[in-house]
Amino acid sequence: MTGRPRSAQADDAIVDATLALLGEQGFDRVSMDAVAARAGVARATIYRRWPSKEALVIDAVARRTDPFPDAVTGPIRDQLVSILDGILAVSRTGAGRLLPCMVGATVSNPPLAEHYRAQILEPRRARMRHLVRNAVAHGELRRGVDVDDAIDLLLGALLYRLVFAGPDAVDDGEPARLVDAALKGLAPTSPPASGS
Amino acid sequence: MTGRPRSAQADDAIVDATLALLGEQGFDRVSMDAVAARAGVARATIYRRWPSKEALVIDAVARRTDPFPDAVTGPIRDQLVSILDGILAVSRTGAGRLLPCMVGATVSNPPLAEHYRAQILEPRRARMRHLVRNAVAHGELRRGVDVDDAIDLLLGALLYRLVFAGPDAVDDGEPARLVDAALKGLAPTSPPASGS
DNA sequence: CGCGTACGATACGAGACAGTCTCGTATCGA
DNA sequence: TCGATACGAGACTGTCTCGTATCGTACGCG
Repeated sequence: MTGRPRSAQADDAIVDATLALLGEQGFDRVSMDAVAARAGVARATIYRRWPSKEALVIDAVARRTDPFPDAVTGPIRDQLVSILDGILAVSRTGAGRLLPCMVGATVSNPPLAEHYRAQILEPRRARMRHLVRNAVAHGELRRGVDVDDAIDLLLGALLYRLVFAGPDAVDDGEPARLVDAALKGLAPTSPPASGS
Repeated sequence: MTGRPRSAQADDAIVDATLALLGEQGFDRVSMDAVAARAGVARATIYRRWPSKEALVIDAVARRTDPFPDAVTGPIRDQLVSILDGILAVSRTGAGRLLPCMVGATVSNPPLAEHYRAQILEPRRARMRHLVRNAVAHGELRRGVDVDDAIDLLLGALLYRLVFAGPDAVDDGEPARLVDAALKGLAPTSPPASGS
């Protein structure tokens, strides 16, 4: 027969607790005991749903990934700023420390990190790659720039600072400043910006 | 009396083993047993020299940090490429995975990460800041660029790729390409055909 | 030579953790 | 109402780790 159905609320609580603790302490320091305690459930309840700690973490990350903040139209400059703003906003939520946690996992738990890269990071990168390619085709970005170089330039700076200085050390204007710096370049004889 | 002196060779072996394992597995997964085994010493020999695992790791990192690859003269472009080349070279040695390991430590072990940032990263950044400031003063870099933004732009891109793709996924020409892209900027060299 | 210390080996205590299991209770569907 | 299942609580096993302690031995210095 059917019996008592599983509590969807417990599912949510477990996933939330898992992500929160991940961001606070990292994979190796999160215990199933701690997850259960924060979620307000018994350990057995977790193991009834996921076979192992690894499986729980992977699934939790996959579930709570925000959908693309998508399809801003307008000048490429504004689109890029919007994307970086989105990243900054996410970093300031509880899940903010998840990225450095996964960077650490590239060392301590490569399969987990690879899963994160392939499932979470890569789709977003692909979207951005598409965006940059389009901008190049429309003459909004300089020809001859490697698409991946451009993306790394734009993302790397923000992420580097976020990871090492923390979200609170990055002010709201940072994304715009970085995008403008990347577009205009650091050299003195800057190319004519559109309109000038 | 003097007695038997401590073996300096053991010191080296322990520090080397510590750094190697750190880069391979991360702080939390390195056990004193493993360090002792790889160094070919007994655990007691380690504890005779360092009071704890934390102390060992901190000291090991401090000891084996390469001196600045210093004072390249010439155009700022070449100096920057040289610096990024140096970073890439270090990343390909055994200590290469130490950086992502420390990024992970910002989550799982903040004091350790902060020590790394302050003692290892910050001096190098200060050196680079000085370099950039000079270049701006000499008109080699555009005025009005925030110095830290410029540094993050240059370093972030390389580190981002190194961390997530691994040192082997970055080819030798990457530093030069990134520096050139950052200097020249991503914007087109002629005004875009707006509205197209 | 021989004293004093470092050394390797190994045992040990304390505690954390993953994962399993059992118990009695709560809650659904039929 | 009743059967079936989920649930919280917690005991339990086996493993791992840090850090300490205790051996007998190796080795340098006076």
